[in-house]
Amino acid sequence: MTSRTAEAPAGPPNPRRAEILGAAAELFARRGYHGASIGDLGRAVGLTGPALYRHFSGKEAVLAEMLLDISERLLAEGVRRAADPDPERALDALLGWHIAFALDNPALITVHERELDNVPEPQRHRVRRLQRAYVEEWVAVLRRLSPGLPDERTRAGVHACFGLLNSTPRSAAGLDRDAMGGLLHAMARSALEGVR
Amino acid sequence: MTSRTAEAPAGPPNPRRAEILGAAAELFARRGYHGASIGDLGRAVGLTGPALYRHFSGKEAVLAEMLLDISERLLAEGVRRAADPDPERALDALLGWHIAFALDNPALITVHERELDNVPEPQRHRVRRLQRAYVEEWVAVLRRLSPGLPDERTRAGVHACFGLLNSTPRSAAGLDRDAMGGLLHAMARSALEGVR
DNA sequence: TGCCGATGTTAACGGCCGTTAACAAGTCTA
DNA sequence: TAGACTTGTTAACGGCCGTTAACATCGGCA
Repeated sequence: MTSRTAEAPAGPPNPRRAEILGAAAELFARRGYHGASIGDLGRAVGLTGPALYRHFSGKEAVLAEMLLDISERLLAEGVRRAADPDPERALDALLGWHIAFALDNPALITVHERELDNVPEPQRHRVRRLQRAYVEEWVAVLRRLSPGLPDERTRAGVHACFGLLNSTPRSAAGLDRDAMGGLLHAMARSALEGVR
Repeated sequence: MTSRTAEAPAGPPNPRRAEILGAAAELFARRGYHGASIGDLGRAVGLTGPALYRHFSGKEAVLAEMLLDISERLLAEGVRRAADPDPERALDALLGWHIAFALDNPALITVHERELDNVPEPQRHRVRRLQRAYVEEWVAVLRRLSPGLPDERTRAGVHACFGLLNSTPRSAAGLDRDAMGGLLHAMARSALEGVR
């Protein structure tokens, strides 16, 4: 039994897989899932289209693995940072994490935000659960920070805050990374204070 | 000379065209430009695919007209509201306008945000100019409100603010329209204060 | 009444898409 | 050295896409 069309990455991390996933993220972000063909993905890493099937079971599998990976990474570190006993520091740590991720992986953030509907069904549910859990980490911290607020309002506020933070890839402003990070941090902090 | 495949809406407003544009906005927003076929668009208004060519010169023309219309509406009313001599009131008016538009036309806002790259070239440039002009209305108001701030930072802040406001369609939260509008207004105001 | 423009339909086109088949070359090992 | 596994290629498939052609129907008007 070999890893011909492995669905889950079990063995040693295959560098070719990672290379394909990186190129696919860029293409999916720029042109949308349906706007990027298998041939495009292959060409982006110096291969022909059909060669992709040596590493993934199909186009949907590429997207599914990409979104699962993002959601897991966001959640894992999110849980870690939200654990700070001081809710103020926890919130700043969450903001720092999400902002760093968005600035370092603009394509991933874009795909994560837009393409969930194209993930086939067994995995879509898992991604949705991970995304929801990530949101709940933020909600829990905000609840500690200002209890008594209706959860629905807090949740809506967190979603709006993500909209602000994830806008980074669209506004390739003339600001350098640190300035942009600082701006986003300040704006998001203020916006969340505006919720209560 | 009839209006067989009119590019620009000149004569009386054709209700069929408007109907198609509305259905197309919904489909483009939900599945992306490349994810919705001409057959889908036709079916959504009770027609077959080829019937669309009686009203538009092609699929790209549908998208182009949609984005031009949105950009023009946003800018026209934006100019009007930004003209308030009191910059505080001008900002609140801009916020109110953009929030109302986003809450009333979530599909349009989504398409406007995502699908510019699929607009063919003569019109893409016009849309970009209109979008830029709209942003500059906001920047001008903010400049009056806190002069001395570098324009680059202000512009980045406006883009981030749009990210917050335009996140509405993605967060179908359990809040009713007025509560959601109030929340977005409060968060955006605070976020923009965080810029300075 | 007879025509004509407007607005539909179905049938057919060329092309690109995702995917599979068949084959080739390199590498590792018994 | 012979075989097997891995990873690539090119060729071919069925299908859907955007678009055009050819034809039907209907309402308004000379």
